Amino acid sequence: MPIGLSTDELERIDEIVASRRTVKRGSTLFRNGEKFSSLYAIRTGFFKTCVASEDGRDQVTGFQMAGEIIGLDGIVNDRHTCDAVALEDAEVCVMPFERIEELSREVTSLQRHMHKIMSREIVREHGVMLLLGSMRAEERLATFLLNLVQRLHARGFSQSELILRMTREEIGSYLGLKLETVSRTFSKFAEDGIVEVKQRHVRILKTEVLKEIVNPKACT
Amino acid sequence: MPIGLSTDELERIDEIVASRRTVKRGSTLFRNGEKFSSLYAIRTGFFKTCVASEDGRDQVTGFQMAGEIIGLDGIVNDRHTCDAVALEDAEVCVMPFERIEELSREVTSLQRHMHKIMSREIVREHGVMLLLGSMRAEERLATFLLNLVQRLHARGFSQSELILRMTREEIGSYLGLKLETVSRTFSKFAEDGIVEVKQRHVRILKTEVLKEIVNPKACT
DNA sequence: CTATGCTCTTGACATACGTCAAACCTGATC
DNA sequence: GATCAGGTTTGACGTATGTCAAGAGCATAG
Repeated sequence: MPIGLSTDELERIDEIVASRRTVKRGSTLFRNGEKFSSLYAIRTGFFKTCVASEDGRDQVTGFQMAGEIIGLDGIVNDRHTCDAVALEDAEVCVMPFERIEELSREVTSLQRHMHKIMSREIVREHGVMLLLGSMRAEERLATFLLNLVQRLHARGFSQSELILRMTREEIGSYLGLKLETVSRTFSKFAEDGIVEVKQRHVRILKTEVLKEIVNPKACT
Repeated sequence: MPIGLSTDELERIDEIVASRRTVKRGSTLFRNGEKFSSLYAIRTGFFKTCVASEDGRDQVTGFQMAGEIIGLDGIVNDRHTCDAVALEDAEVCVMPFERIEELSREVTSLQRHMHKIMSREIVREHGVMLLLGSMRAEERLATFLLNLVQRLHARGFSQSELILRMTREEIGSYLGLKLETVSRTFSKFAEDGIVEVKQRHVRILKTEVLKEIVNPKACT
């Protein structure tokens, strides 16, 4: 399922997949503290990952969809350090990490691929840090929406219409905002005619305006 | 230099290091957009890494000290996606990534080590996301100070005294705060007798209180 | 030693977002 | 089809942090 692999490489990847596992909506693929043994490639469904501070606050660190890999956090200490929760019924490929390491010693392209996946995650998180550290609510939500449709579009879905699989609270946690602020910002966008929002169904009417909100026009 | 390697492994690592490079205070080791070719192990000195949004805001994504690795962001697109700036005169080991990949196909422990380093960075960033997404100014600064001394202590420095190598503005950028807020929060800590602050020289008087600020007492 | 320029501190004031609370929607359950 | 719970929206109000501005402390260069 990972994108951007040749047929040859895909065959090799098949060797890695030990089994498949289905995860019901609302249940966890793995939890903070659990022994790490495998990475998971999402075949279908939608996940969130979240970390918790000791005093109970928690922070959604990402939303993952088909073709993406989860579990990388577990490698460093042989234990998972976050929870992965299915936001809709899902199916994943279980890829024992030992097998990945073994095979990536032989298959250069797989080794390279692994490195890129981890590096990509690091770069993605840099982007989230920029968002959390310096953007205002509207910019955060616009960034979030554009990122979601872009990823969905890469999977063959609409460029302008999407169904949110997560609650306002989860969006808020990811974006460092309270759920009320997320809701108000959606309403603001709707008033301005930028999007149509009906519960979790969102239609983007003016992609350009969203992009401008994210990236305020250079003052030419 | 990386911590936690056996002598045997260290010898292998030596094979990786192509050269050393010194970086003067204020100049960059690499910049956003530059071709990626090597990872760098810091021998001496202190760095910051930062990303910039297209409209010029920027965000410090981390501070790195001796023994830490920088450059991982460049792997995914063969170009660096952030700037690495020396905050004091520094020396790094240049480790061509091709050579790392080659050798880690042969040396299992090196392969494992690489994976852990990348995973550790991912987990660290999760922590920063939690900080940026849900903590108040005092909690952020307390977390920052505790993290810094802890890392310095692991390198043989004092548990209670440190010299900041970065400006208030850089701390603020990292913590998602304005420099005035950082300054005020330092002053607050000083008034409360938690730390002594004299410009960039900081002495921690009450580690316990800092820890409590980070992790408000469970209500027992 | 003096000048120059950063960095840092502090105050007064502004504001974006959080908090609290009520009411509304929608889909699930009996 | 009525009831219920979880999710969402909206309003009124509070506050942590940002903004703007002035001045003080230090370091570097001459």
